[in-house]
Amino acid sequence: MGRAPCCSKVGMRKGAWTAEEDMLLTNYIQLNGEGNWRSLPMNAGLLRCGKSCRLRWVNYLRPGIKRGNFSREEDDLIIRLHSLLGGRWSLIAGRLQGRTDNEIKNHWNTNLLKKLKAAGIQPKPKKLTAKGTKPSKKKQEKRRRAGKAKKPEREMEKDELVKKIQVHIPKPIRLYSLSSSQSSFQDKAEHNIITMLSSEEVDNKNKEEEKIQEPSISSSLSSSVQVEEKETEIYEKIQLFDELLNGCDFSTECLEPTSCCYMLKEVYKEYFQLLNF
DNA sequence: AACGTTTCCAACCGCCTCGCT
DNA sequence: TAGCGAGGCGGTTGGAAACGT
Repeated sequence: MGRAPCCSKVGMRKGAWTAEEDMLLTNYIQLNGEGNWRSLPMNAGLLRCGKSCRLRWVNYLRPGIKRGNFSREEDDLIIRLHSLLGGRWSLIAGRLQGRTDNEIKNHWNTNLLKKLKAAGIQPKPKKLTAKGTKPSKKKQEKRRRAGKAKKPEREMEKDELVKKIQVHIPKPIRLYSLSSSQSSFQDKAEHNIITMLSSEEVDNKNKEEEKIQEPSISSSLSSSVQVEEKETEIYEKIQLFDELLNGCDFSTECLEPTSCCYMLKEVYKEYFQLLNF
């Protein structure tokens, strides 16, 4: 028994949105703002699931969405961020103004993956989490019947990828209390980052640290094991980060807010602020 | 022109997390 | 503290368009 669906699917429209539906949704959100997605369809006069409305708004109708081809700089940034964050599309999207996670994800799967493979670079395999959905047998059967000649080959390729190392990056929102025994690691990591920050930034960082309370000591054994695993992961990330920034001296060019190095540095700063908890 | 195959992307699905009670 | 609902996320699918034969 799974959980109840987000809404009653009975009588709900599915598939492509019509211009009229788009207009209804846009008008409603402009008047009432985002949120209350569950009740929104009824209030807006739409025969759609609330989730579907949210998705349509976020990925397509929301103002400021940039459409069309990705620039070289955007591609480059996506590749770098993906190697750093993995398939955290929403986080990656947060660094690309006007691009949605769905768009970036599609772009990655259809274009960038091919480019990387053509260049002989084996990108990180997709992680297979408990969350990841497996196609139902019914759907798999349908696919097979569709007669996609190359499909089995592709699926085998995908399986191969999945079998390889799976790197699980901790979600930034998941906070772990670091025990005193972890301080050496933290110091090492901090050193790594601090060497990349300007003196002014280090000052700011120290001020922020003063505000942060002493971390509580983790009592359960399982959580300390978890933390250890996270340490390893994070340490690997730091090494990767160093590699990514290899040759970057953070001189004037790299401190431009639009530069990839700068953005990556910002991502890492955020990451360490979270770790400091 | 007709048909089969591949590509692309909007939309869907199922699970997870968070906040509230 | 457990249970529940809403919102959010990431993987997958469906089908239209593009391409090849």
